[in-house]
Amino acid sequence: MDKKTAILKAAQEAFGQRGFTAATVKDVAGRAGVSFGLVSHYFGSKQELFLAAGFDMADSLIVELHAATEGEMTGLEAIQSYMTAYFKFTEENRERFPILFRCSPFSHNEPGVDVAKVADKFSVFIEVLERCVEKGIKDGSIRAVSPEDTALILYGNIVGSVRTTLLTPFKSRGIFEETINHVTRSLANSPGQDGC
Amino acid sequence: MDKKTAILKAAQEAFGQRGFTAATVKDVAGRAGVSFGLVSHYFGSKQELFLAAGFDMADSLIVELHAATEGEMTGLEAIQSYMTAYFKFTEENRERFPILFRCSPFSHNEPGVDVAKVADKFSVFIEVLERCVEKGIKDGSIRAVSPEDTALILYGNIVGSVRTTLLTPFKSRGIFEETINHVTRSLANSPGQDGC
Amino acid sequence: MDKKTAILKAAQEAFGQRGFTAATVKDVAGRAGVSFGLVSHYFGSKQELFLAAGFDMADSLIVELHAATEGEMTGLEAIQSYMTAYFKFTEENRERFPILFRCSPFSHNEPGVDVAKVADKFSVFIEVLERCVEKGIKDGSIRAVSPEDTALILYGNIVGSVRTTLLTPFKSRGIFEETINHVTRSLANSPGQDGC
Amino acid sequence: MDKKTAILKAAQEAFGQRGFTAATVKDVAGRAGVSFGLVSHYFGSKQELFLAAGFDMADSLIVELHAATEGEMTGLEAIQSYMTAYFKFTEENRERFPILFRCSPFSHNEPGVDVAKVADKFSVFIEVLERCVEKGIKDGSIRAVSPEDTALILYGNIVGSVRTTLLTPFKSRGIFEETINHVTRSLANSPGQDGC
DNA sequence: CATGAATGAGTATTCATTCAT
DNA sequence: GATGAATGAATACTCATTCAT
Repeated sequence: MDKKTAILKAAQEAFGQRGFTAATVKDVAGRAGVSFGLVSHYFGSKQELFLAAGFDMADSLIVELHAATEGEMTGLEAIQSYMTAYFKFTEENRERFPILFRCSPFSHNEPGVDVAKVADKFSVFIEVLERCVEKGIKDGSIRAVSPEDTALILYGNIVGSVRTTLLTPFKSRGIFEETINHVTRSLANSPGQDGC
Repeated sequence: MDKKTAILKAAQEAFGQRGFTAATVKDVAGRAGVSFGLVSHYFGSKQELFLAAGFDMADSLIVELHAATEGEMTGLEAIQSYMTAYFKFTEENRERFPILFRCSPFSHNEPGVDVAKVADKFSVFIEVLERCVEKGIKDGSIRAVSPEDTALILYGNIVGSVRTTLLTPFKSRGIFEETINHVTRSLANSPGQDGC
Repeated sequence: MDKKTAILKAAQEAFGQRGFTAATVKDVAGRAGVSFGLVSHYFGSKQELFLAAGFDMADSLIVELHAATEGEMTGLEAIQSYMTAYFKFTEENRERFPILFRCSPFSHNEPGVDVAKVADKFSVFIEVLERCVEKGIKDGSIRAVSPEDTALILYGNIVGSVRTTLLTPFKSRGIFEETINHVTRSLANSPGQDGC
Repeated sequence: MDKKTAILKAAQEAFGQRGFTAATVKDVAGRAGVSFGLVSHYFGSKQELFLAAGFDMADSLIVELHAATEGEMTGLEAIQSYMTAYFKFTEENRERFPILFRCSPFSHNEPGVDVAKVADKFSVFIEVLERCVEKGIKDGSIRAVSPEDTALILYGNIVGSVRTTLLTPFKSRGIFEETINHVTRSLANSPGQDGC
C-alpha cells in the first residue's frame, strides 16, 4: 500500500472514531506512519482529506450495492439483497466504516463538509432503494406504498441498526437479520391476504 | 428565564449544531447573552455542561414517553403513542433536540462523555419500547418477535426518521406518519392471517 | 503602561525591525512581557495588530507635523519647521519609528495591509507639505513650482534621509540639517534674483 | 533563456514583490516554470538565491551608471546624467527592480542578507555620486557643499522618487524630471548670482 | 453574581530543505 | 539536469480555564 492510500485509510479510521474536529492531522499521520507534512502534500487541507476519506468509503459501498441489486430478482428480494450487502460491508469495514456517519447528510454538518456535495453523493443510496421499491410494487412483491417515503424510512432503518451495532453497547447478535425480517414483514404483499 | 437556564438552552443549541469539540464555551455564552466566565461559574467545565445539556434534554423526553405509554391501551397502540410523542417532541424542539444525536450512545463518543452514564440514560428509551412490545405480544396486538431485538430496531427506525427530518435535505412531508405505518405493518398480528 | 499599550509598542518595535512576515507574534508578546494569547485577545489577528501599530505611530507624527506648521510663518519656514519636526520625531522614536517604513504606501505591500487605508493615512503627510508649498508660493518665499510634484519629491527626500540615518551604515552627522539646506536652496526665491 | 536565468529573473520578481520572508521558493519555481528542486540545485539555499538576485540587479544598474557618468561633462551634468540613467533603468525593469528595495542597506535587514556585503555593493552607488559632486565643485558647476553628505542626500532623493513611482498610488507624471530640476536648483552655482 | 483580563497547551498549515530516482 | 516525495521546524491562531475585581 502506498503512502497516499495509507493516509486515506488512516483518515477514515481517525475521522470515523473521533469526528472531524476532534481528530487531528497529527493523529492521522501517526496512524498512517508518515510525517504530517505529507498529508498536506497529498490532500491539501484537513477538510479536503475528510471529504476524500468519506467519498472513498461511500464509493466503495455504492459499488457493492449496485452489484447486489442488479441481478434478476423481485423488488423485495432486491431490497433484502441491498440490506445484506450493506450490513456485510459494515462488518467487513468495522474500523473505517464510521467515517460515513460523520461525512453524511444524516449527521450534523461537520465544519468543512460541503453539504451539497455530500447530499449528492448520498442521494444515490436512497435512489437505489427507491428503484427497488418501485420495482417491487410493479412485480407485486411489495404492497402499495410511497416509494419516496419508504426509501427514506428504510435507509434510516438500515443506518439505525448499523449505528446500534457499531457504536452502542446495546449489542444483539441477530439485529441485522431481524432488521431484514422487520422490513420484509412491513413491505411484503402477504400472499395469504390475497388468497382469502 | 434565569441565566443558568439560558446557558443550558444555549448549550443544547450550540452542542447540537456543532458537536462537543467544535462548539465553544464562548459561543454558548454569546447565545445565552452572558459572559463566558459565568458558564464555568455555574457548570464548571465544558464537559459537565455538555452532559448537563444532554441529560436535561433526555429527561424531558423521557417524561413525555412515560406519559404517552402509561394509559390503558394495547401494546401496539402504546408503540404508536410512543412514536407520536417522540416525533412531536422533536418537532417542538427542533433547534435544541440534536444535542441528543451527539450525547447518545448511538453517536461516537464525543470526548468528555461518560459512555456508561449515557448508555444508562438511553437504555430507558429502549426499555420502555421493549415493555410495549412485550405487552403487545401478550395482548395479541403484536406478532411473535424478539422484544429485545425489536426494541433496538424500532428505536433505530425512529431515530433514523428524526435524523432524516432534522438534518438532511431529503425532506418528505409524511415521513413521521409513514414510519408509524411501517412499524405497524411489521408488528401487527394481521387478523386476516388468523382467520384463514 | 497597561498591557495593551505595551503590546502596541512592542509590535511597533518588532514589525519595524523585522517586517510583517518575519516578525512573529511570539516575539511581540515576549518584548511586551505578556503571553501571546493576550495579543489575539486585544488585537485579534497579526494583521490587525500591524495596522494598529502603524496607524498609532502615524497619528502621533501627524499631530507633531500639524503643530509644527500651524503658527505664523512663511511657507518656506513652514517646510523647514515640518522637516525639523519630522527629523526630531524620528530621533526620539528610533526604535519604533521604522514601523512606518513597513506600514506605508512607500513600501511594498506587506501582506495584510489594506493599501487603500494606508494610502489614505499617508496622504495627510503629503497634503500638509503641499499646503506649505502653496503658501510659500503665495507669500513669495518659494519659487514657482508644481506644489503637487514638489510635495511628493520633498516627502521622498525626507524619508530618504531618515532611511539613511536609521537603517544604513552610511552615517553622516549633519545629514538632517544638510537635507533642510538642500531643500531650502532648491525652493527659496533667492532675493538677489529679484533685485537684479 | 536557460532555466538558471529564468530562476534568477523569477526570484527578482518574487522577492521584489513579496520580500524575502513572504516569497517562497515554490513561488519562484512556479514563476520560472521549473520544479522547486531545481532551485536548490542551482542556487543552494533561499538566502543565496536572494543575494544572487539582488546583486545581479545591482550589478546591471552599476554598469549603466558608470556608462552615464564617464563621458566628458561638468559635474552637474554628470549628476543629471546619473539620475536620468537611474530613472530609465527603473522604468525598464519595473517588475524586477524592487528587489533592490529589499536587498539594500536602505531597507531593514531581511533575514539572510549579509549586511556588510550589501553595504559594500551599495556604497558604489553613493561613491559615484560623490565623485560627480566633487568634480562639479572643482569645475564650478556645483556650489560649495559637503560631497559626502550631499551624495547621501541625493541618493535618498533619487530612491524616494523611485519608490513613489513604483510603489505608491500617489502618481505624478513628471516626478522624475522634477526631481532632476529640484536637485539642479539646489546644487547649481547660479551664474546670475555671480553676475550681480 | 458577574465580568473579562490573562495564560498556555494544542492544532492546522506553511515551507525550506534533503534525497532517491 | 530535473523532478517531486518526504520530513519536521516554525508559526498564527483557538480556546478552555483560572482568577482578580
